[in-house]
Amino acid sequence: MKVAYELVNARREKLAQMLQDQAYIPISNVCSQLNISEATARRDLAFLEANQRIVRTYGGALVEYNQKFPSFLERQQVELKGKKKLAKVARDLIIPKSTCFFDAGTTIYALAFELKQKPVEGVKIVTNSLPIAELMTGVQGIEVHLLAGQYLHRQGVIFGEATVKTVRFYDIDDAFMSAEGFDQKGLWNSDATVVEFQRQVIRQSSRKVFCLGAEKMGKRAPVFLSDWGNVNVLISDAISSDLPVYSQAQFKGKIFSI
Amino acid sequence: MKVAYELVNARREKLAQMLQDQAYIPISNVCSQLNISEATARRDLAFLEANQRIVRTYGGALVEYNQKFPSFLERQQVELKGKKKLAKVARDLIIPKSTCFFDAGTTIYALAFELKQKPVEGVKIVTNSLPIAELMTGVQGIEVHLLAGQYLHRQGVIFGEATVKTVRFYDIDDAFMSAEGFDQKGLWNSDATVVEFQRQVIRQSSRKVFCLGAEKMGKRAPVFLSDWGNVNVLISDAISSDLPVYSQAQFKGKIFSI
DNA sequence: TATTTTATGATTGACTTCAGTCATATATTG
DNA sequence: CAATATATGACTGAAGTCAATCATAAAATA
Repeated sequence: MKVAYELVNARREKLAQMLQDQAYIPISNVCSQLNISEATARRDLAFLEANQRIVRTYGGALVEYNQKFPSFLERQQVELKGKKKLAKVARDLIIPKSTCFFDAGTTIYALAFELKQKPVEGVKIVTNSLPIAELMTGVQGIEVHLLAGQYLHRQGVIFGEATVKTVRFYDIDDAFMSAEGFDQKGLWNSDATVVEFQRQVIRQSSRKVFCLGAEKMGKRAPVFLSDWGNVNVLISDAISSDLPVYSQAQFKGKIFSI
Repeated sequence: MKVAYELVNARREKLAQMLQDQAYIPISNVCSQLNISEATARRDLAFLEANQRIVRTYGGALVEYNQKFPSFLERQQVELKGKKKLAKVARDLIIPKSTCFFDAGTTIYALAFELKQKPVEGVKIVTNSLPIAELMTGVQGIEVHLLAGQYLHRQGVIFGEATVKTVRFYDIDDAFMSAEGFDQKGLWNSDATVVEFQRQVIRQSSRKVFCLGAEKMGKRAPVFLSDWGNVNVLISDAISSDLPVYSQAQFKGKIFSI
C-alpha cells in the first residue's frame, strides 16, 4: 500500500538520524526499529545513498565518515585506482625535512595516501584539505598545518579570503598540485577563487609539481591557471609524446610519464 | 604454516591503519590487499576487536568514532552534563548574523552542541577546534571558519604561530571562551602559547563571554590570562555570592549565575 | 636436533544480505 | 469519483559472510 510522502520522508530522516547515532545498524535492526520490511529498509538505505547522506556497506550503512566529506569520498572511491601510479611517483619526489603544499582534491589525496604508507622523515605538510589533514595526522615524523578559511563541508575543504592570506605565512619547498584540465596553453581550473589561491601557492613555492591524469589532457576548464613556464615537474599517465609540453619552448621542467 | 610474530603484528597494525583511513573495508578487499585468506582476515579482525581497536560489522569492520579525537571525546563524555546548563545560557546570548569566536575545549563544545540544536540565523563561527567545526558544519544558516596552524591530532585543535596571526583577519563580535581556573585576580590557563592566543582573541572581540564551571573556582593554573576587566559576561554554576568578581571593582560585566 | 606451539588455508553448512519481480493497497491526480 | 502513480511486503535465487573444524608447515622452545 502506498503511504503518504510525509511519512516516508519522516521515516527516512529518522533512519539517517539513527545511523548518525549508531554508526552501524544491521538491516534486521532497521526493520524492527522502524517496523518496516527488509525490502523497504533497503529502499530507504538506497534512497539515502542516492542523496549522498550515507555510504552503504554490506549489511548496513555508514554515516560518519561520509558525512564529513560527502562528495569527496565518492570521487575518491571511483578514481583512486588510476591515481595510485601517479601518486607513487610523486611520493618519491618528497624530500626529508621539506615543507610541502598539498592541493585539495582526489589526485593529491592519493599522494597523501602513498606518503602515509611510506612516510618521509620530518616533512611538514601545508594544506587546505581536511581529508588530507586527517589522513596524515598522527603519522610519525610528519607535521600537518592547516590553512585558515571557511570550512566547506561538502568538499571537505577550507577556503576563502583567509586561505589566500594565510598561505603567505608559509615558505613552501614543493607544491604538489593538480588541475581539472591541461592543454598546450597550460593548466585550467573551474573556479576563479580556487585559481587565485593556487596562483598564490605557485608564487611561493620553489618547486611546482603537477599530477595530471591522462583523462584531463586536452581539456579546458573555465579559468586559466598558469602556462607551462611555472611547472617544474609534470607527472602524468598519458602517452608521453602526446603531452602538450613537447611543443612548448616555455616548458623547462622534468617529465615523469608513466 | 606458522609465521613470525613480528610479521603477524605488523600485518594487524597495517590492517588497523587501513581501517582508519578507509572507515570500512569489505572482507574480500582485506584479503586481496594483505594477501591473506578469508580465515586469517577474520582472525585479524577478531584480534583487533578483542583489543578494542575496531568494531566489527557484518561484512567488515569500523574504526571507533572515539579514535578520531581520543582524549577530547573522553573528557567530553565525563563532563558534558554539568556543562549543559552553562551552554544553554550562553547559547541564548548569541545574536543573529554576528561573528562569534568559539574557544577550543569541552565547555565551549557543549555550547556548540546547544547551538546546533537551536541554530541562530546567519551566525559566523570562528574557531581553532576541529570537533566544533565538524559538529557545526552543515548546520543551516551557520558558517564555520577555521583558523590556520598545526593540526594537533590528540586534542583535535589547530594551533601554533599561524593561529595567532590568522585570528587577526577576523572581526569578532562575541568571543565565547573558557579557562582552567579563576580566582580574585582573574583567569588562568596552563599553556603560555594558548594564553598568548586567547589574549589576541580578547583584544579583537567586542564582547568577551567566559563560561566557567564551579569546579574551576579558586583554582589557579601556571599562566595568568587576564584580569576581570576584560570579562563582559560571566556564566557560572557556582554560588553567586562566592564568585570572586563580587570583590572586584574592576569587573563591570554581567553575571549569569545558575 | 627433537618437540611443541601456533598461524595459516581449505572446507563445510548455517545464516545473512542483496537485487529483482510481482501483487496489492493506498495516496495522489485529473 | 475514477484513473493513475507508487510505496509496500512477500518471495525468489544468487552471492556474501560467518564460525567451526581439521590438516599442515613453519616458528618457537627445550
